[in-house]
Amino acid sequence: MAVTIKDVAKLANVSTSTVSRVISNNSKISSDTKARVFEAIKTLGYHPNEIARSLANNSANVLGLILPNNENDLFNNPFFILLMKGISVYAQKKGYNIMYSFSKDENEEIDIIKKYTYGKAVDGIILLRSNQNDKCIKYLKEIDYPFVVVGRPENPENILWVDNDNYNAMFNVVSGLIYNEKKQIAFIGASTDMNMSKDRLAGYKKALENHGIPFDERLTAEGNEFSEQNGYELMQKILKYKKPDAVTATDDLLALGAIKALKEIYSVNDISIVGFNNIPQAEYKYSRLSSVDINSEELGKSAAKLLINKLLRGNEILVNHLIIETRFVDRENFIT
Amino acid sequence: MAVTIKDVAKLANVSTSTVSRVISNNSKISSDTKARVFEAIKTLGYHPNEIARSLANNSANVLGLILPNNENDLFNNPFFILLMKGISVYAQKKGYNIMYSFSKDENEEIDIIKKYTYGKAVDGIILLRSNQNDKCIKYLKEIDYPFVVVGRPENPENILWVDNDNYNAMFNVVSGLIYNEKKQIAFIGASTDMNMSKDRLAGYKKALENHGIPFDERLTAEGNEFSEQNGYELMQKILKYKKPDAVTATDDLLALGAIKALKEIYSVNDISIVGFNNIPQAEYKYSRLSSVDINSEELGKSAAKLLINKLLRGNEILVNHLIIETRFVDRENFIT
DNA sequence: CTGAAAGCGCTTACAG
DNA sequence: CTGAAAGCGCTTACAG
Repeated sequence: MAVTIKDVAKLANVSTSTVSRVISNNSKISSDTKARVFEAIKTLGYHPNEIARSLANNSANVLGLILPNNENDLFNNPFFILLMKGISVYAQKKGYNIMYSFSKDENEEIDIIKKYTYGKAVDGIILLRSNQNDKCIKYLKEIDYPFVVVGRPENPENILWVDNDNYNAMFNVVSGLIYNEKKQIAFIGASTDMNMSKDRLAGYKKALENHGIPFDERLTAEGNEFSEQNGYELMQKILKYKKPDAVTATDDLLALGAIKALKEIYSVNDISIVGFNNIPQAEYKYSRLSSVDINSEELGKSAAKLLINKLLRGNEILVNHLIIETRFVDRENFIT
Repeated sequence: MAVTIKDVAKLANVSTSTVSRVISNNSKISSDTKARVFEAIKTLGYHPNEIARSLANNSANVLGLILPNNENDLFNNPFFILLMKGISVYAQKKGYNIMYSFSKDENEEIDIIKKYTYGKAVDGIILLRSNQNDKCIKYLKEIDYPFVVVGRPENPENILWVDNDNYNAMFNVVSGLIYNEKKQIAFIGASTDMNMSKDRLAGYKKALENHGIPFDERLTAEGNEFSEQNGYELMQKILKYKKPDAVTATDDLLALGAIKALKEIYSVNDISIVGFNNIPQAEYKYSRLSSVDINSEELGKSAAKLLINKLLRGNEILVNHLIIETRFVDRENFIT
């Protein structure tokens, strides 16, 4: 029904091999035949069947995206859709399509990965988060399927990954606060099983240490999810101990919850608050919520780049991870 | 390298035809052979190659998603990611994978559709928005490729689509406001070339008419994009004429901009404000911003359902569109 | 530079 | 109920 390579071959009076070579443009073909083939292609309106190509080439030219199941901020945070955009735009340019899947828990994630990899529906996988003891990473390493992780994995050896420099980003935030005479700087985190959380906490501690401020565990609190409710509760816990003069949170939703808790007791005008991700809500509830923009779109682009690079060059890849710049969005002019 | 149907056939001592039949489970096979085949499958760890199946079946089992290029709220509004979730979860259950693409303008959208359809990479297309004079719809109708539109298209004949009842949703909002003694109800809209906008405006007018309130065009303003800035400017325009006692906006971002403009002049405590989409920011800036939740996830699910139904049953489909319920989120208790 | 042939890994009409 | 064979639409090693 649809026009195939045979029709083109017949019309151009060549073999299908020749047509194929003209299409893939990787063999010497006389300019004469080439012209004839192109003309036939044009008059017939021929377009190669991608599926047949995939089968013959043993490569789908598709990357598979696993959306994490447990992300409270999946729908409140432009992070993921920006990631997806960065991935898609780059992949498209390189001739890859993107498949994605939502899953409701880790087991379903594995199931989807299996579906993708068993059936060879995708050439490689992009994981959008890495957890401690990440089962998906473990599985993908086991079956030795190409994949890349957004977020530095626990054991980054021989794994492709992209991430921000979370340690330094938080280090800089806290250093800035200290520079502005803040002494009682609270830290609110979540998902302690993510490297991101650990790195940010480490950066926080290091900045204190560098300025001779003793680390006070009671000024820190960590919960399990990136939600406003969680931030609210964690802040309340800290407030039972004392009032901080600045609050850093590893996510804007946490920061917004913290602000809510603070406001119930204090005027927050003298408390600096800094979150991460620069979500749209950060501008609203409390106009002075500064935030670290993690450049999600670039993270996505870089993830796609690393993975495609690997698919094209196999094991002679030069670089196996990329660190993406963050950008401090200062809504308080607190660094003067 | 990978284990194929041949290996299974050999081990089970049957033909590949038989293995294939066992897998697809649509022919009578003696339970004896079936058992032998399953055992071979298990011991070999066999998984059918999806690409080969696709080629033989002439169907990719993939749906293609075209993300609209001109959406200001693509990244500020959970609408799209919720749509994508609804689509993915349903499609997965039915054995379809999802491909998506971002594009930077309408021409690129067409290019992507061409890429998807020419190469048979997808069995059907899901458009996430419909515009007046929509080129994508026009093109897909021309080439007669299966597709479904989220948002009622201009000429819905012979097109699959899902949408909310925008007319009634706005009708109900305005009726509620009138019931609460509001008389000067402003209307702020954007993207007048979308049916959604027209329907909401029509619902607004009808509610006024039903209650004997004359339609005053100077209380309405329409711009071109769903952005806060746009809402701000449109509200200012209306305010030059008079102060309304209620404002309806076709999008929460517009509503937030309107609130900003209002606040510059008035205390807004006596002005009811209602937007659409129930974005997370709606809760923040102005805690009394009520909003109509359009149930994006269900929209996505239904879109996938219609399209897959069409792919499976061809032209004997029973229903070619679905209307998804909206839900009024009343943050002001204005309907008592 | 070009073609005939085999192959990618499945499915299915046909025959038995 | 089962198998041999042709076919889905490409690619590519081999031979010339």
